[in-house]
Amino acid sequence: MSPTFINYLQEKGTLTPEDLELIANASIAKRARKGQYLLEEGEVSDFLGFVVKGAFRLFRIGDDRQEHVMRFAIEDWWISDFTSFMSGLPSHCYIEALEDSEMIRFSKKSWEELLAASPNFKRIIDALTTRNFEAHQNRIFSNISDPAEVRYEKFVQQYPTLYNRIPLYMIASFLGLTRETLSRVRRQAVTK
Amino acid sequence: MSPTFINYLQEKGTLTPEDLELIANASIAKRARKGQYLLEEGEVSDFLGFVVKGAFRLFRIGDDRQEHVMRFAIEDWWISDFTSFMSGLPSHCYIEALEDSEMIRFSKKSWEELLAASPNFKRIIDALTTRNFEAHQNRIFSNISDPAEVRYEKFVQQYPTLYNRIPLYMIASFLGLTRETLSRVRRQAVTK
DNA sequence: CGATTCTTTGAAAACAGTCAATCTGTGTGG
DNA sequence: CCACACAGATTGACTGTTTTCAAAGAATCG
Repeated sequence: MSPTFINYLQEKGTLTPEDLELIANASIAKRARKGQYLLEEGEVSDFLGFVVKGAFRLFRIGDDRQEHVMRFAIEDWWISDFTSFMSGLPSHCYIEALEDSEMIRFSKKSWEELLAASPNFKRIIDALTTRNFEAHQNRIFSNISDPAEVRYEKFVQQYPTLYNRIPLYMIASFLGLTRETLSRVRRQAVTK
Repeated sequence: MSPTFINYLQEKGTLTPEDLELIANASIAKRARKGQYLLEEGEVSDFLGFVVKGAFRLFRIGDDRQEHVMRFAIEDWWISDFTSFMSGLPSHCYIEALEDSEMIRFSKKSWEELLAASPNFKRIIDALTTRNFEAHQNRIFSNISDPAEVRYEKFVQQYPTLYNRIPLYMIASFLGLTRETLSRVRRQAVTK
């Protein structure tokens, strides 16, 4: 199993050799080329992926027929349409590799078996789920309370590793802005 | 235990008389007067509440020193700052009763014991958690992709029981608009 | 009825979006 | 090594939307 993943897991909690064995057996390594789609609208998101290397975006097409980025994922992040993964219903989302990437994948079945078999692993995942919930709350709060400039500043602060790696027009989309507006917002921020 | 709550639970899943007994023992009924605060910024949200009667709002103060509504709850909804409840850390939120209300409350301790003791109840809660996650995703998506008018229309469609019961300025706040803008958006919608 | 709270309206200013053009950097093939 | 193509970023002029501030109208409650 990838050392990146093992390091990650051991930072997040305590796992026995048996836990690691169970995790290794439940997962498969996968590669994706830049530009490749791992999920398209209408399909069921039947996997949960941990990013070992590379970058992904999860986006949805709006009523305006535009792509809107819901989430990014780089090394040490998880990626999936969790909603579709949980429900087993078709997804509204696309997942695209933004770079040549490597991930560790869990099918729904093996994921559920793993959580049942390894309480230690489950504890780690529950903690992540809580933090993820908090992140969503904060994003909603920022969306309804902060002007564009502040949203951008907070994004840079929160994800310093993303902002020099992801095209700005995708960041704009994530923030709910056009590329042009983000460009102008950035200029303001520099000159003052 | 309140018949509202029992009906709600039995609609959501199957529970044995023993489950209901456990639930009854884990909870306490509480009343709140209109205007009363159940949680203020800096306190730990040490309870999880099911609304039997009445209405609540959960809001946060933004950098602009304004109140921003994160969530409403009326009959058959749950209310808490889940983030603070889960983490045990001080909350950034306020919870205010918008009407004279009744709720059923679980302390963190009894909540965790209940989930461990009743797998049937846990199943119900897990399903709710999933739906809640999905609702958050949709709200974020709407925030970044829909113009004000569409956000309002979707809100009315999704929560028809809320919009003639909650003051419009709070709905505006929930949607990330000023009261004036919502007022104008509504007039547009009527005349066209 | 009077007080309070909520909603609407108007006019001006700030902000964000659109469209079209230009600029910058990167990588490819001749 | 250069020229070109391409993707991404920026700029300008214009339009449209949202906020702000101030005032006036409803609605509700004691």
